[in-house]
Amino acid sequence: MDKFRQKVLDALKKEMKGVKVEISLGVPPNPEMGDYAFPCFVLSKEFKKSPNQIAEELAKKIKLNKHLKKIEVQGPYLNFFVNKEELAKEVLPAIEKEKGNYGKSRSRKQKQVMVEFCSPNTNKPLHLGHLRNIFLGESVSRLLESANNKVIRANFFNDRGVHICKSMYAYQKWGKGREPNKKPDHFVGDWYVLFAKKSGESEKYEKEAKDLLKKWEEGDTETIELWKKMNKWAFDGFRETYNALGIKYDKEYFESDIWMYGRNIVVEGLKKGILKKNDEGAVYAQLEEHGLPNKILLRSDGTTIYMTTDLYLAKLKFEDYPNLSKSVYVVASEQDLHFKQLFKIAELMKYQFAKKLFHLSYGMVNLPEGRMKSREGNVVDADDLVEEMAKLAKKEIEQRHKDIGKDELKKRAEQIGLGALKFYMLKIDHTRDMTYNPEESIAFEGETGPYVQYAHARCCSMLKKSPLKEIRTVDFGLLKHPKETAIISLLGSFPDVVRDSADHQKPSAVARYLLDLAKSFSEFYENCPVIQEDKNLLKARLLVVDCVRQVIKNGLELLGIESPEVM
RNA sequence: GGCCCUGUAGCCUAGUCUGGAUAAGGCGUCAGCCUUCUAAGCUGAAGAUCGAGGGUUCGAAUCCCUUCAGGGCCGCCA
Repeated sequence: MDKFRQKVLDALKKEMKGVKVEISLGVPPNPEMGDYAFPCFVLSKEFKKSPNQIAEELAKKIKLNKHLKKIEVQGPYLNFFVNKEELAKEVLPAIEKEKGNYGKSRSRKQKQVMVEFCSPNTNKPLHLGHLRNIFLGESVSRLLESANNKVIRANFFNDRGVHICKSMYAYQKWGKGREPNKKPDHFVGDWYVLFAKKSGESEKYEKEAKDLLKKWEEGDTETIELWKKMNKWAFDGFRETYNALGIKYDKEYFESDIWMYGRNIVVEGLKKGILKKNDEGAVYAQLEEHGLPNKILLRSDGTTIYMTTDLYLAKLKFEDYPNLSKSVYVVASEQDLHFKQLFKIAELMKYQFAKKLFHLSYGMVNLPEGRMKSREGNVVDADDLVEEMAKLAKKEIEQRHKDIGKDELKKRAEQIGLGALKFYMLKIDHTRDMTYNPEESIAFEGETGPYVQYAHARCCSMLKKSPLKEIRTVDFGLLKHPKETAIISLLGSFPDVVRDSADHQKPSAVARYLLDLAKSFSEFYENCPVIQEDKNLLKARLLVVDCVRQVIKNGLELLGIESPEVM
């Protein structure tokens, strides 16, 4: 909690011992009314007086100090004004000192956390839904790092199963021998879509794809070779996309490596008496008494299902990383029940790690015309979208800068285009479903990534143009314009925002904060000339500008977004 | 049928966990601001019975109940 809020609380507490004031201390609706507000209603019963009267009396009793400048009574509210000069003296040098670390907390011991995200099927390219997943997973990883966690970014490739065999089957039957003539994961996806189209024509296709899976499981050489070849295409394509998005994984898991070990869990569960066999011989977990539907873990033909593999993987992660304090799964909300069941079974199995499992559920991404269906091909492709964004950004840049070099143009276009896309998806609370709006997603104005990046670029530009390069001594008392004090308060609250955002694994809180800060800065920019004659004011304002620059950069970094210095 | 999630201006969202003053932004619309630090910006106007009904409370967008609407899930699929 920030120091000034604490000072106000201390002053309040002194006057009334034993009354809980922490939760009631809020912020007035309008900065002119003060920095903190205490509503006196709660004290009414205790003191048997009207709230207004209590406010009046408290205002007289509470002593002002260095941090607390003024107290005003407005009806039942007690409004506190902090000393803005002290605030600036506190906040701005701290940012200058901590630089890229401002906002991070290092108070407690470092812990190890795994974040699994993206986890694609290898039969089709990544789409919009994956983008939301990836942006969320990466940003949450960074937030956890800011809270002094060592994060292991993990990816789990669903690289075996009937769905994979469908692309294989279609390629084998209708595309034999062809080599990719486009990004290889897209090439693989085309065969999957073709299979979906053709499967309506004849029932035997579905059956033959299943036969292919059987051959794969039996280790048929030709099938395995085909699988290897097509999977490599898919992986090559994915890596290209991850590179473009700036994502790196520390650990990769492959379903094809572990699917056969799920059986061990079933054996163990039966032995422990936790899993049961039904009349047909299938093994299931009895979850009904825990308010969940029962879950089959082994089919009556003896084969495992997805849940079995997932259970094994959950365990494997803690074998690979025995010190994990938390294992996070970034997976869409349509699998909420799956994870409730998974975690419950792990608990019933008495796995020590069961309580360390956490499903970071996020809302579905729908298209204006409805749900995305990759089988039908109505998906927004991730690569296409990223490329489109860069193209649009390029156009904008070219309008502003005629003489820009080709490489610089490309780099900046990617920073801005990708920044816009990431911000568009991260500013919305991740738990909510969202409808992808093509027009809003490509906007560079309003509540967008480029809006925030632009504020940063303007800061950089001013710092470059400034006649003074060094800011040593600053008269903080000069920073008294309402636009200045508003920014300084915001800058001071950044560490609280980051901590809160990390605690709740909620990048949207950082995104919202950045919009507030960028807006506050833009207003300051219009009202307070920075580069000017008065050297003292110049220095003071330059310091504010540099702090805004630093905090925007730190904030965007947490979202995985770059901060170009020129736009 | 059961369980879960979501309803806030024409549209998109914040605020809901932890109740507090006149419900906050953006898009779009209308009216302004570039001979001065980057107009990807700023200023102003219009626009909301916070899905509906009840309850708790000095006080409800926020908590509780009912109800309507939309979405998701409930497979020996992943």
